[in-house]
Amino acid sequence: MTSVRGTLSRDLVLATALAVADAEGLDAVSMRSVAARLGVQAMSLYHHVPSKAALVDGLHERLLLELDLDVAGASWDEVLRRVAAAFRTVALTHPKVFVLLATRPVSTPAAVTHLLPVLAALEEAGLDPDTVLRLLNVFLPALSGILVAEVSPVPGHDDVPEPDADALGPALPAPLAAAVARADSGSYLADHFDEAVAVLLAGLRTVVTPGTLRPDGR
Amino acid sequence: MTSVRGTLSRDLVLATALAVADAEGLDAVSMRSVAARLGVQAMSLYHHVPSKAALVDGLHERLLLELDLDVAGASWDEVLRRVAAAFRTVALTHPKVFVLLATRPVSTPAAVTHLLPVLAALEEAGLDPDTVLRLLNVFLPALSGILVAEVSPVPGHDDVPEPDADALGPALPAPLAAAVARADSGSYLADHFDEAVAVLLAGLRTVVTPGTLRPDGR
DNA sequence: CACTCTAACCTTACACCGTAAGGGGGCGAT
DNA sequence: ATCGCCCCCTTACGGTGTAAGGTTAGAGTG
Repeated sequence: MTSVRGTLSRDLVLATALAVADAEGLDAVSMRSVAARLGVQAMSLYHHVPSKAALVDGLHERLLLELDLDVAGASWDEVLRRVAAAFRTVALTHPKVFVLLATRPVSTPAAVTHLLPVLAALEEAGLDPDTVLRLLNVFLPALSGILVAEVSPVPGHDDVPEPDADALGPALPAPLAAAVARADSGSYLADHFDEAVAVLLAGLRTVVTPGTLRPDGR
Repeated sequence: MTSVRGTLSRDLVLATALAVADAEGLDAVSMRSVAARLGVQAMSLYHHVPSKAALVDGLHERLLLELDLDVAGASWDEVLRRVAAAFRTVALTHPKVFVLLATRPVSTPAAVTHLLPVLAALEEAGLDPDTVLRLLNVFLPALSGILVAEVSPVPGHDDVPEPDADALGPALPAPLAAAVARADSGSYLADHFDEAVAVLLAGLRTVVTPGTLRPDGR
């Protein structure tokens, strides 16, 4: 049997792990499952990745790298709209992995590096550095939370269709119950993503006032 | 040795699991660790909880139950402010477990049950059912995302203090770097929670217009 | 009281997990 | 040619969730 010696690499290992996660969920990512998909033994991965935790860190990094941030030259709210679109694309491409982006801080120096174009664009749009961070520290976590709610599959237990409907407390008023049913069915959250982003931007406009613009007026 | 036969219960099992999770993190919650803390064998837990997944579901449920939602009679934005405060209290009480609230959907019928007082209060404040849900489907995920960013500990790898600073791309402009350092240090996010909630409410005000009030005007 | 039935608890076992330790083989440098 | 290094493999250990079945305490019934 011809060996694959030399064809392995950190990049290939991470790509394979991402494929496993996309196909079978984050929990299915194990050293053995990733190695098997590469036709290799589990321990071989340790020559390219120091630990399982580092492998998951690598998945996180790959998601950040996949963000298609084309934001140069736009106004600050247009920048944020494009960031939202980029995050959403990643979330829809990797629904079972996106939770990594939402669970880990984005303000970490390493993560900030991947968002440099965004920081630069916001500064270029005239915001002073403190405002840039205040904006992002509200916008990115909120956006992540909204996307997690949209793409996170109801985990595991696909059964348990109805918990006895009205056996667990006062029933909902009829109109509310109807609205809940509507909201639960299908693509309610998906349809309202643009509205959610608009809400966030409207709120942030109260933070971006003339007083927060950079003193040099560039 | 006197047996504890009969003293076990689903509630006690869940409370113990929550204690383990608070003390040592969600990953430390295993059938064996929870059982050990109860002076019992792992398999005994299966008489009160059908599986590990159900045990984690139970933790999620307990967090929802711990929400102290005193919202009756308030205006819609005051209701949301109190909801935010209640979520934050839970997040600060269980920082290592809160991610469960953010990762699992709140629009599930079972979860909605725990939020009934909120739904009722928002209706009482004059919002029609559809607006109530549009509001909550933006507000709760965004709030959860913000709180996760605040309380989620940088996971595991406490080492790796600096990733070589400037070896990984163009350096930040000096003022931005300074602002990042400020944002990273300590309680930046904590100090800005109230502002973040205010931003969300300001944004939502664009959704709550006279046209969204209930037709009967009650 | 004696009996039985049942639920709660324990023991054992299996397949999987992350990874520590060390063996062997192919390849570039000397 | 041979040395040394890097890559991949094998084996093994203690952990995980849980299926299967044995044991015992305590309540219900005569």
